[in-house]
Amino acid sequence: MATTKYSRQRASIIEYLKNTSSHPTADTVYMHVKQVYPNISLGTVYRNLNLLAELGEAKKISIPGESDRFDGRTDNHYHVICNKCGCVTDLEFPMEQVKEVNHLADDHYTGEILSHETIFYGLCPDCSKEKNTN
Amino acid sequence: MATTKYSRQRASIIEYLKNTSSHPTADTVYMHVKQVYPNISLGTVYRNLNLLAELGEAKKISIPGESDRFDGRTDNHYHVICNKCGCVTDLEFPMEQVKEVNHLADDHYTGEILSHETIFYGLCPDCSKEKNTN
DNA sequence: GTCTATGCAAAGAGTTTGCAGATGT
DNA sequence: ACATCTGCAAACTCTTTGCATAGAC
Repeated sequence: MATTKYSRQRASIIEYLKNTSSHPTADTVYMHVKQVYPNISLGTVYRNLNLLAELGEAKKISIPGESDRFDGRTDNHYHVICNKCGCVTDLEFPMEQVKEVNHLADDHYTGEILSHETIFYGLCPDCSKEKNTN
Repeated sequence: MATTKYSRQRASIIEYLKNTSSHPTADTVYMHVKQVYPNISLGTVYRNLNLLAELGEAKKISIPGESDRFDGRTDNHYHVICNKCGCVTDLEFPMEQVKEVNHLADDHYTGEILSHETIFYGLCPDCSKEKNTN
């Protein structure tokens, strides 16, 4: 396999990803890194985000009807899309219960269930709070 | 709201969707309906599939990295993508357990969980059988 | 020096949309 | 008659890719 060489652009992308919990799109990453390296191109951002996802240093988050988002957190966790503000937040979920979902599904399936991807929808902490104080 | 009028193209799309469990893409629907109405355009297929989804007569299925698929079944159920052959199959899941997943998630979340979308991955019945007989 | 990474711009895939004419009620 | 629907093609969004050059090792 190809060896990977250092690049300041990639380093900047990683740094940004690791320091935000905003689950940015490629374009958002682009706009941020552009402030440090004004010449960076969107193509480079995409190439690096995909590379980082392959290397396991980032995760690509697919959300129906939206462009992909990227997450610097690589441990197993779910995401919640806020129905009101659209933000993406993390949801911690014990590993055993994740497996439990697979087993539960397997019980109802003729084939074999190995994994799953889930997106939750609801209200983020802020919008939820707001709702209850109005 | 706009009233909807009959069209033979839409009728044909519905009929095809209701009689297949292949979870076709818009393009697949297009190719099938084209055999009955050779002049139908892909735009019309997309317009109708989206309309049917809005009307609740079909469901749009988002699969990461693939084009959207459409399902004539509108009752609550999950989908399984086969890691081997790529097919999409149905997974029946008791309604209470679906809610249970939301509650489980809600227990670990500061905001409010209302629903979720899940795609399972594994081996479809056929590929699973094949694997065990080899 | 060699191989990877970049910037740019063009191409791709999937999907939506504007328009003039056909069709349903 | 009038509103909706269609076919066509153009446009759009998001993402990937080819190529020549710059940069890492």
